[in-house]
Parts: sequence; C-alpha cells; structure tokens
Amino acid sequence: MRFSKKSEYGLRALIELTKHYGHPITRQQIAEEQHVPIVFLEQILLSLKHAGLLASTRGIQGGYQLIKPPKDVTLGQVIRVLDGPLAPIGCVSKTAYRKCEDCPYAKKSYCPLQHVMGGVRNAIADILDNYSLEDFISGTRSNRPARLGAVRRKSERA
Amino acid sequence: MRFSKKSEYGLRALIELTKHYGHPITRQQIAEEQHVPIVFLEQILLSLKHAGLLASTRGIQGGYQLIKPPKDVTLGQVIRVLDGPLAPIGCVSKTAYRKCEDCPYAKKSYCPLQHVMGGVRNAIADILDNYSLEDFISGTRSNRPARLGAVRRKSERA
DNA sequence: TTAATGTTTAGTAAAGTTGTCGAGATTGTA
DNA sequence: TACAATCTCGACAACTTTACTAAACATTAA
Repeated sequence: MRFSKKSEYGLRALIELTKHYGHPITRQQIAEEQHVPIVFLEQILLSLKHAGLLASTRGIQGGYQLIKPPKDVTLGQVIRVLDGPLAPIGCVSKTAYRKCEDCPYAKKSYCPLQHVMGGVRNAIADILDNYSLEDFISGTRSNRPARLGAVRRKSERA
Repeated sequence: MRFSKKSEYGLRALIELTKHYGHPITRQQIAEEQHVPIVFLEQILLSLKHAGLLASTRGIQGGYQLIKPPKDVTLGQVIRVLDGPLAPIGCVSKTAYRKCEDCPYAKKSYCPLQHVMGGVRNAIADILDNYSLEDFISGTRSNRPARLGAVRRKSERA
C-alpha cells in the first residue's frame, strides 16, 4: 500500500513551488533543492501542468510555477494526478469506481470487504483532501473545521 | 494506492474460513465459494499458514482451517502478511521503517511529508488493526472502545 | 493401493515503476 | 541575427511486481 516515488517527488517539488509562489523556478532548482532525478522530475512537472496546477514558461528566465493559490490545492488532488485513485480497492473509489467482476457479494446488498475498505478510503481522503499545500509547507493543518461530525470541506472523491 | 488481489483474495478466503471455524475446508471449496483462481489461492493460503494463522491437513478429508479465534485476528495482520506494511511511505512505517535516502529533510527535525503521511498511516492502521475477522463477517465493528482518545486496542504497527 | 488432498519449486506474461535519451520548440539577451 | 537557456515530447529500457500456471512430489484416509 505504498505511494510511488512519483507522488513523493511530486509533493516534494510542490513544496519548492509553493515556497516560490508567484514567480517561476527551473526544474534544475527544484531537482537540486529536493534531490530528485531531473529528467524524471520533468515528467512529473509535465503531468502537473496538464492537470492544470502548474504553468511553464520557456526560454531563458523560464521555469515552472504554481498557478493556483496554495490553500486551494490539496494533497489529495496531487496524488490522484500522479498515482491514481486513493481508494484501496476499485469498488469503493468515488473518482474511479469499478464494479467487482467476480466478487460473490457483487450482487448482494452487502459486501464485508467493501464495507471496511470504504472506511479506509474515507479515512485517507478525509486527511488528504483537507490538507492544502499551504498547510503542507507550514506543517499545520490550519483552521480547518474540527472533526466530530462538524461541517468540513467535502472529502471530494477517491 | 491499491491493495493487491492477493490481499483481496486472502481476505475473501478468510471469510470462508471464519464461517467454517473449527473444521477444515478445501481450497476448492474456498475457490468456488469466493470465485478465486485455485492455484493462486493456494499460494495465499500457504503464506497465511506460514504466518501462523492457518493449519492444514493433507489427504482425503484434509483442508485448511483457521487456528486462531476470529476475534483475535485483525485485517491489519492479514494484509501485512500478504501485502507488506500499511504505511504509504517507508519513513512512517512502524513495522518496516526505512529512513529516506536522499530526502533533504531527513536530517532536519521536521519533514512535511513525514508529518502528513504519518497521519495517513495511523488512520489506516486505526481501522485495520481494530477490525477483526469476527467483525468482518458480521459486518459490524463490534464493541470496540470509542474513538476520541479513549483507550483502544493499540494500533499495533505498520 | 488409490484417490484426494496439500507442498514445493519453477516459470512467465503483462503491467507498473523509475528512470534515461535525444531531437526539437521557444524565448530573452548580446 | 545568433546563441544559450529553458521547456516539450516521444521513445525506450531496465527492473520489479502482480497474478497467475505447470508439474513433480508428499501425505493421508478408506
């Protein structure tokens, strides 16, 4: 149940991009600062760009920059772009639901596995979809509404 | 962030084994009941046996059986046997800790990634290490101590 | 003995992970 | 214009993991 290096590097890159929010930095700067293999990093930055999180400018003085306010980008969004759905099994994913092919419970009203794994997916999404880049670099999950059934930012999808 | 088929099949097999707790059933019965490829299933049952969860008897009338009371086996244990640690990155695992090789935060006192991922690992382990096979087949997390800081079964490891 | 079972070792096709390489396209500056 | 720094894009390759299958063998009950 691991996240890939891709997600890890991507998140580390976003730490750097968030620190420099407002002006572009080069892949080289990011790679050096965060110790990420530069050509692999490029792929990752491209994915994040295509997902609409980054903008890039070419040429001298070029580089990548974050185009959304750090508090509006959640770690959940980033990880879904780079690693796919958060859900531990397909039949509990909200972004990429896949019905179980030959699960004997598929046609019944209740599946034990689905029940537990649904809980796991929600626990993961509750954290990652409520944790922004701003929280990330400051190290605090800032003033989110408390848990315990209070209204909270919707645990978007998984 | 998926669990493998191995874990999924293993858990489905354990549903069957829990239902028949007390006497052996054959891989064939399990395979048919749960629609799991039989030869692959065998590997899985062997792993669970080596982990001390199952016993097997050979020959006619043989089969596999659960040797621990269903309420003493947690889903977390099972998944760790079949899929490895629950932790999403090595440096937050309690069962299989691996220090980050070249993370620039490795030598500092605080790592943002470690902070968030530690939370994720605990959320997952809190569920899976407190959910027994008994709960699993009954579909209810029975009378576990409530959340909210109350004493609860230790979230063992990940 | 024989048939039903588990045991063990090997192998393997497909997919995923973690990268590298190289030929361009674009841009600011001299 | 020429040049150098940068991003862009597609290919590809080594390695690992996943999800299996095959086959020879060991054990047991009837």
